[in-house]
Amino acid sequence: MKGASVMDERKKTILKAIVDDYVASAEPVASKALVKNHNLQLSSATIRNVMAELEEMGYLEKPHTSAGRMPSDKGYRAYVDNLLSVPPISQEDEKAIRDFLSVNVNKAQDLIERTVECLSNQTNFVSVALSPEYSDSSIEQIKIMMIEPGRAIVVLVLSAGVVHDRLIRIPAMLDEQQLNAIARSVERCLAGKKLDDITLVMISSAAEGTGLPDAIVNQVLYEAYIAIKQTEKIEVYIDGRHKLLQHPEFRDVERASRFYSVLRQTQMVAGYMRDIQQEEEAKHRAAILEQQDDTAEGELSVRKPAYMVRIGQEIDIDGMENASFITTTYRMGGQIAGQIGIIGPKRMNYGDMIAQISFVNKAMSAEARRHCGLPPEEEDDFAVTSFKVQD
Amino acid sequence: MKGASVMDERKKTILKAIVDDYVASAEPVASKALVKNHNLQLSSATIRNVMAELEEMGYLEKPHTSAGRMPSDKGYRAYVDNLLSVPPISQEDEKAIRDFLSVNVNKAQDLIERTVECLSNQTNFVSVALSPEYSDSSIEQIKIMMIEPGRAIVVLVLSAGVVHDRLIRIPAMLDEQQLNAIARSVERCLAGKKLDDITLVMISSAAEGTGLPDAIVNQVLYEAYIAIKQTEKIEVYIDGRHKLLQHPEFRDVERASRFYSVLRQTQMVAGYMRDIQQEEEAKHRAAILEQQDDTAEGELSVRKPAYMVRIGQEIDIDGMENASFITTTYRMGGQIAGQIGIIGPKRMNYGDMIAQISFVNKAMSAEARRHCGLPPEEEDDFAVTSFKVQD
DNA sequence: AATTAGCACTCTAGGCCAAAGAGTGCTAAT
DNA sequence: ATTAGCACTCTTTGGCCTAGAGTGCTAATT
Repeated sequence: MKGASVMDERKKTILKAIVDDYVASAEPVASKALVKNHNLQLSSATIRNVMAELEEMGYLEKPHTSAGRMPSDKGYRAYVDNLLSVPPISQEDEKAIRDFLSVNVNKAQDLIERTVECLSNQTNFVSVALSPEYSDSSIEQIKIMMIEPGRAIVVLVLSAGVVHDRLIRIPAMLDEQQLNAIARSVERCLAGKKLDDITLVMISSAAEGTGLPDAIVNQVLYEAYIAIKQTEKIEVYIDGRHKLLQHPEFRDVERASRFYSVLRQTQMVAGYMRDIQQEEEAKHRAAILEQQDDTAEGELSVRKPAYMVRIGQEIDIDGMENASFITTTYRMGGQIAGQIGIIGPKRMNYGDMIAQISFVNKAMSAEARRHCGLPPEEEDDFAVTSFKVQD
Repeated sequence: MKGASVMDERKKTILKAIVDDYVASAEPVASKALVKNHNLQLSSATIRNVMAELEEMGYLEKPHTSAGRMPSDKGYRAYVDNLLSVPPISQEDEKAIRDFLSVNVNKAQDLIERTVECLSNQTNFVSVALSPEYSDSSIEQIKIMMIEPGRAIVVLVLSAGVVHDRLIRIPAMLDEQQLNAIARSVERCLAGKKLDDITLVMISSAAEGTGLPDAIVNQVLYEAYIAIKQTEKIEVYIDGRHKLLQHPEFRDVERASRFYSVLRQTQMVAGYMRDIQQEEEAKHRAAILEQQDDTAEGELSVRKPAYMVRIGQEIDIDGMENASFITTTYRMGGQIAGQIGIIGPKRMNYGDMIAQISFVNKAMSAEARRHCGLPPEEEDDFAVTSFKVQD
């Protein structure tokens, strides 16, 4: 009871050892096992005392009285925040990822798809990616092309060479020249505009000067508008669901089945990933403010974190209480940014997984730049700094 | 031993009853249970005798000496070929399917995607679709459009309004007008040609008369060629994997896991589906020939089967020995045709499943026609004739 | 005051056994 | 040809027991 609530150095060492062992073995960790596997210079009895204190503080739990300990959500959180060391990724993994991603892809979407697959291969967990947030990018070109009477295709070129297209219906009586006239007018009206800023009203102004009946032009404009708004829709890529079954936490079919049901709600998962990002950015801004208060020198020692972690109960999606999320933000040249992440059981090797996801992110970004013909990025932008142990 | 090898009417009735019961319960069927659930006017002892004969003939098997019987692959085959009755689909299902498919889709691919989802919802099994075989359709239009220096988009319009596009790289020094010249030449050269007939040599002839250096034009032509060949690649859509876990045969995680591994080899699954189709068509041709020999009148009483079934060991994909395939061919206006199908455990309600898949097929075709603005198809093309019982 | 040895206590996992029950196969009777 | 009856087989379930892994506590040690 006495000093039970202080987290000293020894407790940290032991907590870390327990998490590491538990992650490796999937079995509750016993005091003796700790003595054997880590040279802690302590007897199992002492360890037991420490473990009891850690349990009281909420970092550990026991499945039943006479079993070893396993980390609680709080335990994992402490581990990730303070005890974790992110190892360098192995040469082989580095090569595997680079090779996997450097097949020639046709468009941005293909690269994302491939990245998701890569990430789940590397981690053996479910991997998710969100298509970039395009609202901030601007239209470089917008073309409307006749396919046959009544149908046309809208091709949208965004900054960084991202291309989207969509079939639309147009009034059947429009001929190719008339459509081209409208198309030119639309392009004149929208080129350079940010996607997010484009409104139906704005696009309607393109109707002027085409010399065609308003009703007809407006139908085309409306369809074009839909096509534009469509590209803003965030798409969710997901892969590696089958890998979950390899892990002992999904030995129970019921459980796996329920988890898959949750994963099918891709929009919800996507929404949650974006929430995480928002939260994390808010936290970051707060940290900067505090820093400025503390030291007036204004040196930015508060780094934007390279990755985000959510553990168990922290995830407020029903049915994900036993999972963990690791996500990170990727960039594809300039401001265009989306997210990739993995979802697995709480018991995962956070250090390795963070290393993997970080490197995949880096490799993907490099690949995207290569694909656009841009020069490789300067180093360090994606370097992962390992956290120092602190209390 | 005596008359053990003749399949009489009574044996058929009992075999059918056993399959029906086993499909419903997933438990080996006992003689007493048969007496209770079907009024066969026979005692359980007699049934036991018949069951023993059916087992000897290979239609049934027992998990162990003192257990009820379950159908063997051969038993299922006999059931599907001779004993099956395909029930009409329920009003609710009909409405559910129609509603699910009649959301407005943008392009052919979207409809296929939606169909796969629909089919797996309806059946609770894995559902697969192959994109149509386009080799036989011809190019109505081919456009090449500049996106930015060095990049362009190829838009291919096939018969029945199917549109495909693909980004390509072009020599950076080509300006828009030059590209347009090449594009027009390509269109002139390829319009109306069947996809399958188009060769690299043929497309090369489009280089003449553009007045541009051969090396440059050829690069564009080659990319266009790739774009064309790309559309011929059969794409595989798959959905409902998570549904498998609901079925008792996948209670064992190991087994489910292995099955998922097989399903990931989509190209193999697709290849197999096409093989089935080939086989079935060959069989059909043979049947017609035989018919012509028999009756010189030439009435075509040999119907092209509306669906194809492969059971257990019949499937020669490693790891699919315990599954069954039901597939069928869909048409999207004219010759364009692909396949949809379901994959589930051998123990499935073949009658219902065939009814579902047939109706989904019909609804999808109707939707495709509606989408293209074509009139609804005449009835009966997709009507499913139930097989008569025969030996 | 912190650590540790020692021991009693708890809980699980696995093995074993017995009993119940579900089914069949066979024989003899109808 | 059918069926009643019965012996026999095999699985399933529950109970019981033991071995073993682990803890928590107390008393001894440093």
